[in-house]
Amino acid sequence: MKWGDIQEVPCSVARALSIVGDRWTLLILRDCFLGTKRFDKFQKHIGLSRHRLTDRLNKLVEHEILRKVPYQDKPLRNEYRLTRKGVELYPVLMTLTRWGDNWMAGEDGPPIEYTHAKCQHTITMNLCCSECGEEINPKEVIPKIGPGLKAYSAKAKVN
Amino acid sequence: MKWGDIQEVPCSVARALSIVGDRWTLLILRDCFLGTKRFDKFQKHIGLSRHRLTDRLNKLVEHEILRKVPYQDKPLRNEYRLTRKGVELYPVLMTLTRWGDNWMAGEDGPPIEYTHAKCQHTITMNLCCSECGEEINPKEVIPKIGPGLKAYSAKAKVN
DNA sequence: ATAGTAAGTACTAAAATGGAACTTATTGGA
DNA sequence: TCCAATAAGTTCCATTTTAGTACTTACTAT
Repeated sequence: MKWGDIQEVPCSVARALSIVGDRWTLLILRDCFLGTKRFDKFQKHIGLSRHRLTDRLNKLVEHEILRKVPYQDKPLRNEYRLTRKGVELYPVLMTLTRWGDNWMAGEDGPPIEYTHAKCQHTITMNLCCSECGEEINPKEVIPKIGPGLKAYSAKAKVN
Repeated sequence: MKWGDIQEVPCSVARALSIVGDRWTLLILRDCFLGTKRFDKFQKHIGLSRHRLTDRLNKLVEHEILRKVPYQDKPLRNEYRLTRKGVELYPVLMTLTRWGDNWMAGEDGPPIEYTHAKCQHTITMNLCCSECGEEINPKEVIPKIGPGLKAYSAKAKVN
């Protein structure tokens, strides 16, 4: 299968990765969450080629994860800001961060620590059940075929 | 910067992506969490080329995210199982899934639904504070330079 | 003896990437 | 006025990665 066809697969991981699943996109978004908004800064922080950065930013704008907001005319300059859809990728970044902190940081410890404004502690972040609030244990989660997959199968049968 | 150098960057997202940040690896891991263990099944489910699959599985074994367990001799056949390090990628997959369900699933709804054995509800998963247990709001999280970044800067100064 | 299965390898064409130089519009200083 | 700097790209080309197909090896089942 070609990568370009991956968004057709009836799987939310595949669909999400069709947008954010390349080498650089999640690093760009990490930078957004740390406050970066301008082309040059992204390039400096991340170290990818300008060419690639242009592509990736355009793709993110296309998919409404970032939007361009002009911050001056003459010459026209835009900054890139997270949309709602973009902000909702925060959990993806933070779970990646946590895993990287746990398994890749080595003896020096995590490069960045996070403080929770509400409780004032340095925290990590856990996955919790939307219904009972308990921390999620993968073994206690049972996947079942959902409406999206049923609809997809029904369509596939017709063809 | 070349992709091969990305693991050197003092950022847990970059380090995590140096292993799981290519087109296919997270799809392989999704399949693992749904119970797939054998080469052929991965290939059938995911649709990537055998060559690529070999590479990716070897890389995951190298990084101790999967391990090979023989399930027969004559001829030797291995299955691939998640290690502890691999299982801990569950939150990454689930946050991606949730985002895909919310923003990419369309009218048909999520392809897969999840039931929590503990509370018996069909659930989604939220990020919660490890200290106060409240659901995380990105605006209430303050990033601070941690020991890993301090150590890195100290070393950089010497050179 | 023949077909099938599981897990790869080998080879080649096509696509994506990285790096450096170039462009455009404008501002600030010598 | 002329020169350099800044911001945000764009162009070009060599290198790297990927996709697809065919081939291989070591069995098992009919």
